[in-house]
Amino acid sequence: MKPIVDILEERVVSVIAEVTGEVAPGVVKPTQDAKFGDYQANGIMGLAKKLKQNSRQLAQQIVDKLDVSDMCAEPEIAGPGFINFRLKPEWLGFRLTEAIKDKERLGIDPLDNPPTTVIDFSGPNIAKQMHVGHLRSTVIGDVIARILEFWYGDAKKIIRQNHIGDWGLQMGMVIFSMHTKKWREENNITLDNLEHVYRHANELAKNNPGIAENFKQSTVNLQSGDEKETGYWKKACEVSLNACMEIYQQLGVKLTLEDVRGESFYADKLPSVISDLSVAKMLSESDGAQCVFMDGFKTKDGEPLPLIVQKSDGAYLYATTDLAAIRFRVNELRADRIIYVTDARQKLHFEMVFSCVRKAGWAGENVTLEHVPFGSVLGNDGRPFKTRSGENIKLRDLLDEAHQRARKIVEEKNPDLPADQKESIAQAVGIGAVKYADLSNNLVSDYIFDWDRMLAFDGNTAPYVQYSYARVDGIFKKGNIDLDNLIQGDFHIELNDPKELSLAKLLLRYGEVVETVARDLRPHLLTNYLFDLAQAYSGFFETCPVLKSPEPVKTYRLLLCYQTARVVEHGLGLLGIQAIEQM
RNA sequence: GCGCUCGUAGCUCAGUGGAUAGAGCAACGGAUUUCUAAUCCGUAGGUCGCAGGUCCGAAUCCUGCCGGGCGCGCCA
Repeated sequence: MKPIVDILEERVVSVIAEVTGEVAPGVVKPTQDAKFGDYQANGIMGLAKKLKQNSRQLAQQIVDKLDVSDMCAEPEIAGPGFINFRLKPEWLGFRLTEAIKDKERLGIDPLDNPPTTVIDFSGPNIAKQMHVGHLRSTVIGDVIARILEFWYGDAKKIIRQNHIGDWGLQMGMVIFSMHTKKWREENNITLDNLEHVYRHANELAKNNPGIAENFKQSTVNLQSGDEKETGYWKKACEVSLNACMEIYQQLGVKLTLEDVRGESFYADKLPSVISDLSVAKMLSESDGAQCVFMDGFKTKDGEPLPLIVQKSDGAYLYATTDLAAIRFRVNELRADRIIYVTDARQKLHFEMVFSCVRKAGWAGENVTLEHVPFGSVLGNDGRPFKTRSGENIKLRDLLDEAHQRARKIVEEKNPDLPADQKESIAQAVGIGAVKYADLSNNLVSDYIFDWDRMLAFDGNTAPYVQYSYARVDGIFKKGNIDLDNLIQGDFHIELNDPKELSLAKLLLRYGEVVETVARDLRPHLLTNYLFDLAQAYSGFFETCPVLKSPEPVKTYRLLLCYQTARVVEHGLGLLGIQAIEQM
């Protein structure tokens, strides 16, 4: 089914062409205020200006030729030349029926010829616990992957890439310590212990050049394939990645070991990055380092800013790895589109890397390169979110706390539920709250992490949206409703009550929203929509009895409930948040 | 210094050229023998940081300024 805005837009555009001979957009949008109807076309004013015509008169000519009588009441001309559309209740009922019958896609068409898309997100480091700094990339990247998967209608077109930090000096530090027999005897190889040696090594290296030399040697040994070093390295990776997978599972993030392709994977592809840049005559030496200079990048002194691809000591940098990764993704993974979900602070870095691969011709015009930057997570004081002692907050602890806080609330609200159900509710609500809070903000802005607000049951929160689903389900349970039977065969829906109408209109906008979110990669539009929908449902729930209503109203309302539940469940699903039947 | 980014109600935020700028929280006032009140309805609350400009129309685009955050050669 084509979204309603698109249908109206097309018709307006075609009448504009018929009346004026111009190809001009209708600029059809949902109205901001119900008194202007449901949708409005704003394009006439601009066009009238361009044609030096009176905009109201032009609007009148358009309306005279415009046939939308199947879906709308007679369009109205308002103000300087707005055209307002009011959808007919019968047509809404018809559309809703269509959407209900489409069990897989809820009446939303998949994109034609979707591009093969690589999404690079999460990117934790080996030998370090995942902490709050990884939260947003992981959560947002997962949501983008889920949304594009649905929009594309073809999961094979989405390639998740977890570009983990598993190479370089940091690894040498850890491995060197593992190398000593003493350490192995005294420590199990756990992530906690790995992290401990990593930190310890970092401190040692700072004021002990001898030790630092050992770390470097360990790194060199690893990179040249030394068997023993490689064995320790593999062990460290295994332990770390298992811990990551636990976090992903707890978070409900669809990342697996198969999505991991870390820095080490590109290690043997780095020399050719340098040599190919050299052949392309893009390489220059500056202070002993191999650099690429591109137009438009300047240092603080106004000098050209280099993209350094090889340090003066011969070592490669993350820019080199990113360049190699793009080549691999374009050539081997056959990516048409590559999306990076990282901190906004890396914006300049990606601009330079993208500019470099364009210049080198490694990614042609048919490949889209996108950086989706996001802001930081702040504490209540507006400073970066840390523990009291200034440490990064471990994701494991954060998620446990979410679970515990939610558990406590469930205990208060619904003490009679069985313990295991309380647990699963606490899990869904706690994790959902954390993710929803993250996603409901505009990506680029920093956001304040506030337990009480995200776990509140009123306001734009996961629990509020989840509750609307639980309420629908309560009706089905109470009424012993057989849903398969309800939506079987031919049925139609009549809408009369204003609350039914506003709920139905919102339900039918789901496709528009999904498309916008997928196109612009802005998840908060989806949370806003789900909140609006949950509110509309609450309003309906208060004033429109379902089970107590006589037929056929009862069936119409049950169908509205059914579709509400589906859209909420589906929408939350795109956000990686669980809908729950009871709270 | 240059660049990026943000500045909207007391607080947290929507609103990426359209009509009288919207929610939620907090505040105040109402609704409950319920289909889950984990809710709903109402009231109040604004020089959209400031000043110019473009436009039929600007919170939105442009310029300048003020304020916050971030970035700016061998970390990632």
